[in-house]
Amino acid sequence: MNLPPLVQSFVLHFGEMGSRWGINRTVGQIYALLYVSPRPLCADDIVEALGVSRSNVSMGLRELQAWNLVLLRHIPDDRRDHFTTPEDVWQILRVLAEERKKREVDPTLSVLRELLMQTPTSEAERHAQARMAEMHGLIERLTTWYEDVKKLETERLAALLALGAKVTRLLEAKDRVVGLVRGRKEG
Amino acid sequence: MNLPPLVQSFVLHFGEMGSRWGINRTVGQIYALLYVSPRPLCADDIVEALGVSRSNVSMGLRELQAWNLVLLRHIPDDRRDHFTTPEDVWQILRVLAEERKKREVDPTLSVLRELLMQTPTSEAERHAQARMAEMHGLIERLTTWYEDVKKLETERLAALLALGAKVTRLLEAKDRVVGLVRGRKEG
DNA sequence: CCGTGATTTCAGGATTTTCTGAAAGATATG
DNA sequence: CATATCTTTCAGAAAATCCTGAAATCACGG
Repeated sequence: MNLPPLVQSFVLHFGEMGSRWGINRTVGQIYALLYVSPRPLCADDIVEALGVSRSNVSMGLRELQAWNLVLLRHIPDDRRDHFTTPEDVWQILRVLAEERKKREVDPTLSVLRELLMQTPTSEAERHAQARMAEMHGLIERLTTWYEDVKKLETERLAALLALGAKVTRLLEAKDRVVGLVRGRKEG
Repeated sequence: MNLPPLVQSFVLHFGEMGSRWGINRTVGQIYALLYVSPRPLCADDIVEALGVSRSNVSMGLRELQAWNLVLLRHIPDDRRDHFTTPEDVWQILRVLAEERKKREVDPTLSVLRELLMQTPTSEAERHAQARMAEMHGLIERLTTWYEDVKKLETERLAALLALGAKVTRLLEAKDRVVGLVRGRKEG
């Protein structure tokens, strides 16, 4: 590996974090490299930069494409495929959220649904099912919130984030206003 | 493994999902078992229920405790340690978010900070640093939002979730009101 | 349809992670 | 403090994952 020190540190870090993020070292490194690269790279550029085998890069790129985290680009007058990451970090965030949900949450949600359909045949099962119902309820709340929020344009999403917990104040204000109006009408 | 079918399906599913969630099969199964169990279990109960070695259970419990996902309980007149999961699923959600942030986000944030302190010595490094700054900015926004929101009591948090993207309407309403008031004062 | 270069597949070797049994370490009790 | 009971540690076996090089496949220009 022969990269500018800053880039190298970044790439190595992503490689190390890979296992915690559910991807392997090479995949993490490829992603990091593409993320900071000023132009799309072809597979051989990556082999060169990271010092791993060509086939490993091929598999890594395949996985990252499955994650929608890298995009195929064609460079005029070059037969080789080139790859980049989406430019916009917000876009990357969306993709990441979507894919993780798909892989880490949806399967559990569907298993829970299925198990909740069944009729318990003992006290133990009845209790277990009640616990599963709680979990299911929570996950469903979270996912509907997510489905809702992900439709927002980036600007609105950013505004919402910036607001943070202050939204609750807004909520209280709303309640007061609504209460006031009701009061007037009814009183 | 000899468990009621409903429980068994749940436990096996958690075992399978384990690898996607960054824990191993046994840890996933132990968690699932404790989650649906109506009373705290001791290590040998778990060995019995899951059919894995005593030492494996010991290590699994240790890991789950490090995650704050299982709690040690003492049963009167029993020397053995017993274990449960937190009752409240919201509490579990909080713990999970906190721990994942600590493991999966914080290290990257600190590496990014460090790399952003350095002075780039080439155009390549300058560009890489700019990209890192974007990533850093996004992560920081997300984490401050998170720090903010995690302080909310469960009830408020639930209200916020239920509101979903509708908050933006509230935001718009607020903007209008503020605009109106300003308009009056200034016009 | 041949040749060239790019890419993917895949079997098996290397590495990492998980799991086990045996032994050592705790801790309460008489 | 000896014993019985419960827990943890740890070295190595077992399993899973990752990575490579060789071969196969693909895609395009001539």
